[in-house]
Amino acid sequence: MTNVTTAAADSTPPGDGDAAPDSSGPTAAQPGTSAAGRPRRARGEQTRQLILETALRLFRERGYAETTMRAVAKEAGVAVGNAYYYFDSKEHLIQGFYDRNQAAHRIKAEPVLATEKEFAARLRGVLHAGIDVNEPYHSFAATFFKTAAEPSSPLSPFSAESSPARSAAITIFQEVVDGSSAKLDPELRRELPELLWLGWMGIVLFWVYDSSPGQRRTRRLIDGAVPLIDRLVSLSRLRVLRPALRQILALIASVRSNGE
Amino acid sequence: MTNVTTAAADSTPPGDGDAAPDSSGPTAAQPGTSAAGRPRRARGEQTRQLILETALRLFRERGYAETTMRAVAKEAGVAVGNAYYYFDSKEHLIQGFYDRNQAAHRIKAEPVLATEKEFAARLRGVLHAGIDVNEPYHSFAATFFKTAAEPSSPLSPFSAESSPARSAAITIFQEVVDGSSAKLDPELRRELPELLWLGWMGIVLFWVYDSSPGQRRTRRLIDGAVPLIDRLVSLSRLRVLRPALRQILALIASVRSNGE
DNA sequence: GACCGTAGTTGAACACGTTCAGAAAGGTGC
DNA sequence: GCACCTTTCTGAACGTGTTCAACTACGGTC
Repeated sequence: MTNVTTAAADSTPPGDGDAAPDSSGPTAAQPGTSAAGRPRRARGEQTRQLILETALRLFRERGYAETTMRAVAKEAGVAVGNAYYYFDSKEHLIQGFYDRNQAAHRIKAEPVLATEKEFAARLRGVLHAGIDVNEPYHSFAATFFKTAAEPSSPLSPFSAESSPARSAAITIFQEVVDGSSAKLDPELRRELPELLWLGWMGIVLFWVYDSSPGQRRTRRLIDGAVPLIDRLVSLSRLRVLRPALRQILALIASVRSNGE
Repeated sequence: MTNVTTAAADSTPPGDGDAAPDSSGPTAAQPGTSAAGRPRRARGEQTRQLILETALRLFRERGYAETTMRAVAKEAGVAVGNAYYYFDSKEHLIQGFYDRNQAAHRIKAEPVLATEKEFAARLRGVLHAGIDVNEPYHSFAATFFKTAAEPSSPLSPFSAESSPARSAAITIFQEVVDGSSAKLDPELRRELPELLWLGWMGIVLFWVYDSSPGQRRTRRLIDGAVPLIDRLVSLSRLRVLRPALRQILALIASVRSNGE
């Protein structure tokens, strides 16, 4: 059958993501996935990659909505049902895109984090790197975003399923803060990575909606917002602003607690 | 073209809701009640309202995804195609929900705006009113949000089609600012309504994702954020913050210009 | 080799959103 | 009454995402 000569793994990033999708659905567990280890057979893994590659290629070529599952299956040389054996839904194919770009962002941000010392420069570099990585997918990312926006969707950046990818992303901003020479309020320092990630989500949101040529407005937003954040972060140690800062941190803590 | 707005008396006079007493049969259209000749389009408008009412009811009862167009049509006693005669798509039915809640928000906010004078109290009242109005639809609003999140969708709060609804919403915050006793930087005063609306969008986003019982976290977010905003707005006249404020306003202006 | 269990695979079938060619319904001018 | 038009309405039909019972391939056991 589908002789897949290509070496397995292809360009598969090390992370591989996909932490046990296991849809907690009504019926029994998914075949092939075992809790801890990954006893997936080589053959299956190969097919899985083939389907994912094909799907992402078609998404890029035709767009998400215009790519049918039948087309993906046909192009990959398998039956429709086979795609559903490996991916719970069409949306789940997007998770591959998600993970891949996450890894690419990290890689692209690495040089900046290694060389720059100033907070503003580090942040700016990381943000632009993120846009760089996503740029080729702008038109398709809009649809992707639509899908991810549903809170109940496992693709939501806030969902439990995305938790690994989310912490990975936050880690980048952790490094932005940790490696920087900026002096700031210790409590703020603790919260800052997550806040920056939240800001990043906002920028992505803006970017998705940005229809200016080359998404220049998003670039301008970054260039304008970074010195601003830098300034505000510096001001955080100012006496007049102390109470306000405390207030913000208290609000975050309060809102975060799911309970009473 | 599609222009679905029909500002006509959307407020749903209680009696009207209808039920069309004789409508046991599917067709049964009541002819023009000889005496009081209705205006020409009356019949169509009636059907339109009937379909919208039915759809929103079913959305509330079963959820958006679980409500099929066939079910809406059957429940309303019309053919599927008829629903598509009045609404371009299933998503467009949501626009009715959108407009209605917009109006309800305004009405609910009215008393607060009429009595309160302090900025913080006005803002807090308006925000809570907005949540109050949307509360019954929380579970369904999640799906609604997913749909609206697609930038190309006419339902997006940033789309051209939503422009009227958007300005209506911004107007509310305009009143929050205008009627308040707060003293603030004149330039900021000019921009504040739109910024507050943007903040409101953020709160709605948070609310959509808020799975705490009764969405208490969103309430807490409002209660915590309002005094914070109030304080920051007051501080806007402080000398140290002047440059930062100017920077923010310049950034907004820069990002806003779509062009070069 | 024969048997069996499971990973892998198939494609018809289902329910859905949407479309479309046309049938009613109702008005207007003669 | 009749012809003609627009508005309103119909339901079969299309393409889609998704499901499912059944089939195949293959590794292990006796």
